[in-house]
Amino acid sequence: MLNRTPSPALCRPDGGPVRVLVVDDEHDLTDVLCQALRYEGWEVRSAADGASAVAAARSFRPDAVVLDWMLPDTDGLAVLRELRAEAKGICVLFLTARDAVEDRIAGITAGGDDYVTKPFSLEEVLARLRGLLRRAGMAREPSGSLLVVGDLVMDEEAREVSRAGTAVELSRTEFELLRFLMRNPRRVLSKAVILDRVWAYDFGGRAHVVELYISYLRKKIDAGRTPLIHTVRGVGYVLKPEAA
Amino acid sequence: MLNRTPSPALCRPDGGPVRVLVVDDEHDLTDVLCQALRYEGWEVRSAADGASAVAAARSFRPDAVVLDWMLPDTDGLAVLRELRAEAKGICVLFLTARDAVEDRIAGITAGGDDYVTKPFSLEEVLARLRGLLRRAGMAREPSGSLLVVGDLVMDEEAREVSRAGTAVELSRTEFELLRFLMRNPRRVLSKAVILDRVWAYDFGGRAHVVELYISYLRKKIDAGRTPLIHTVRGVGYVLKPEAA
DNA sequence: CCCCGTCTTCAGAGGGTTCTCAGAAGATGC
DNA sequence: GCATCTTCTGAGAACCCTCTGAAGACGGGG
Repeated sequence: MLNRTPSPALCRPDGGPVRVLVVDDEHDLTDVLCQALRYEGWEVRSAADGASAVAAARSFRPDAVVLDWMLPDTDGLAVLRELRAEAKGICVLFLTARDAVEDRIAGITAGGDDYVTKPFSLEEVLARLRGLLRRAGMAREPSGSLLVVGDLVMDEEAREVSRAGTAVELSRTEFELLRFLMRNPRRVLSKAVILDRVWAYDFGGRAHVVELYISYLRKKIDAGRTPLIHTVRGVGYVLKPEAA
Repeated sequence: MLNRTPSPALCRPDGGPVRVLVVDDEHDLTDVLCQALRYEGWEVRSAADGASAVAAARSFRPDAVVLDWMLPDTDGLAVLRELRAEAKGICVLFLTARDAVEDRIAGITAGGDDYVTKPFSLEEVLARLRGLLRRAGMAREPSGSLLVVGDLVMDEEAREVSRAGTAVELSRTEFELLRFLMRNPRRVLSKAVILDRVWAYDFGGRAHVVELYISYLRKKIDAGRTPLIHTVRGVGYVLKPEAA
């Protein structure tokens, strides 16, 4: 899987690791999420229903909560209220079905929280969570949303990418893929891992899409210049400066 | 979800953050308001009735109070009197039902206070509050109500907008939407966020209105010229100079 | 040097998102 | 009370993105 040095950009004011509570009744989902968050260098706990979520929040005191909107015992709004009553500044990222968004979720983003619709990709959840935490003042440096690899620069918030100063237009999926590559520079990423992280968890397609999107990215980023994206035959892809 | 660096323009004379007290008995409303104000970089407390509002004001010493006109124990006027008795210079923003007591409120606002009718949008509350604080001398720079993005200029207080020197007429909603965009330049804003911030909290409509109003704005602002409003497919909209 | 599996790229179908128009309902002002 | 402006809904068209399939290029092992 993916090993990463503990997240350098985000931490609590006391210097300790960010604490995240994951609340969902689908265990497969919480397992995957928790693992990904742990690799991000954060401290993670999980709960399967509203009651234990509130209890866990009380003892664990998380900085952020990833909260399924539909829980076996209550709905997300009730849990949100309870959480807010205890810890005013807590960040909440909702997980919700696509069609539930329009009616009931409306309003929650107004408070500073955010949501992701199922089925989501892991990178999307991580990105939103990082955004929430940064805005809540957990960023070590305020401009932490700038990713740089060689002369390739990505501004995550503005969704702008430029190579050697010239802007590059990317589609949504191209952007997500490049973001994942740029967050793991000099590391060989297998197509399976890329698929797991960048594409939604219910995506049935095969690794061929990854090859396709790599080729799109090369056309837009490496065209003519010295390549940053390298193929490691039989293994995967790496993003790094220098051909070596 | 609100993205903003802690408010740079407004602060107390001592340099500390502005302090705001929110008084309303609807917890959902105070939660959202408090969170939004906190992201604005201000320090926030809340109270649910008149008595605790006065008590909170005594210990918290806020610069401004957001005050519901209808409270379970008393009405806003009584609270206002008590607040004024303690702190002469305090700013008060009233929240009131549309049909209720417009005339009586009008008399009160003569004293320098202001009011917003329910249901309001978050941006409206924030704008009024900023206006009050600026007039009370909390602005770091006096001309803090001028927003500029490229050759697009908005005078918030005069409600005037001009592109490249020529004035542009905007309806109320168009103005609110543009103000929100101009307060978050170079940042991609999702339709959900825009809906939550610019439209009233009880608005049941869907994101389609946002697309519609963006198209109105484009017709009035971008027509013919190099566009400032950009679509980020599958994500949202950005306001920024340059096509990049 | 050839073969075979892997990778790259092209072309196109299909689906989803966004834009715009036209009109109804509501608010506002005279 | 009427005219006008504003706001919102619905529908269609246009557009872009994503993914599939197929064919060719490449590279490494024998």
